[in-house]
Amino acid sequence: MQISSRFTIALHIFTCVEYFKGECKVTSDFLAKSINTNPVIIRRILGQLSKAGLIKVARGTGGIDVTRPLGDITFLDVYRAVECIGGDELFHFHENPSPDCPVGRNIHALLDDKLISIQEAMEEKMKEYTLDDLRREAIQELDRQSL
Amino acid sequence: MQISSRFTIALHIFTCVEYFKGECKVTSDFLAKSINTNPVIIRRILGQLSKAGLIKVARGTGGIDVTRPLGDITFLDVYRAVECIGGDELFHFHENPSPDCPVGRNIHALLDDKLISIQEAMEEKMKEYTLDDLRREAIQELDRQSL
DNA sequence: TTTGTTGTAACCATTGACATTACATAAGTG
DNA sequence: CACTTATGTAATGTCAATGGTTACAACAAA
Repeated sequence: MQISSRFTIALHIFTCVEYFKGECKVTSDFLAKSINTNPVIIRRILGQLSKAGLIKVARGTGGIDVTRPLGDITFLDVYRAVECIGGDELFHFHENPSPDCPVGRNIHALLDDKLISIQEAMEEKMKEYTLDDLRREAIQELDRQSL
Repeated sequence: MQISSRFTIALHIFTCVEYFKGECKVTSDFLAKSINTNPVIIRRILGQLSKAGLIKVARGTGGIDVTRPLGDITFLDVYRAVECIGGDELFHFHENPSPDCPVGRNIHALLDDKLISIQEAMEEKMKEYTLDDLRREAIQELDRQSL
């Protein structure tokens, strides 16, 4: 399976919030148009980001505030906020291998450390990118285009 | 989403094939009991592994042969064989961000290189483990237990 | 020819993703 | 206080993938 589009949508949201800061109010409707989906989809993801403590959403009036310095929020923080699955396990292990078979009895112990290290390799790389990288590159590229 | 259990099942299959080699015939029924699932599930995965050229399955008579030296088959080979979806892309990007929005127009270009490097980090780690590691550790651990 | 096994088709149930409508709730503003 | 604008969330629907199950034709060896 693939990692759901909630992750790229969340990154898209943060990019919009920063890029349009001061220029226009970034609402779930505005974001839905940019991302090309339904406002409710956006609100649900905003809810996940709020619950994770990454943003504060103004009810009634609208508008999104990021709670931490952008350089302190990594892609992994965003991933964990929106992709909260099966207890953080990337790999779905087949449940209940047979305890009557020597291999079945030991397959978990044999594989677990390897699967964890693979997941960690992915997560470590996710930690290398922050929302500030994204903001900086977005502004740089869009400035270049508007020349 | 999680990576499907086909991956851990496939690794379980290879471990059984090696561990029971010479001792008993490893059929889809035998494997289904060890893995605790249905023989058809096993046959479907065997089909994917065959199509990827990793094994040969004897029709009629039963039995599985690995086509390459175990040290030459990495976890990534197995992963690619059974988890071949969405054009090898780990991340599902939201389709059709708005071309009318400066962010929507550029979000793909901004994120793609980062997403690819994250996926590569995972795949590089997967390459570090081979089926021979698995075989060796399985035999070592089971020998220890039978003392 | 009989037996054991694989390859597949045809279903079914469950789950998660994403979409959509509807509406109560919460700010601000005139 | 009403009005306007947004958010939060429930309810519902569609679709695809996973995993399970039964059934049976094709195949190989004794």
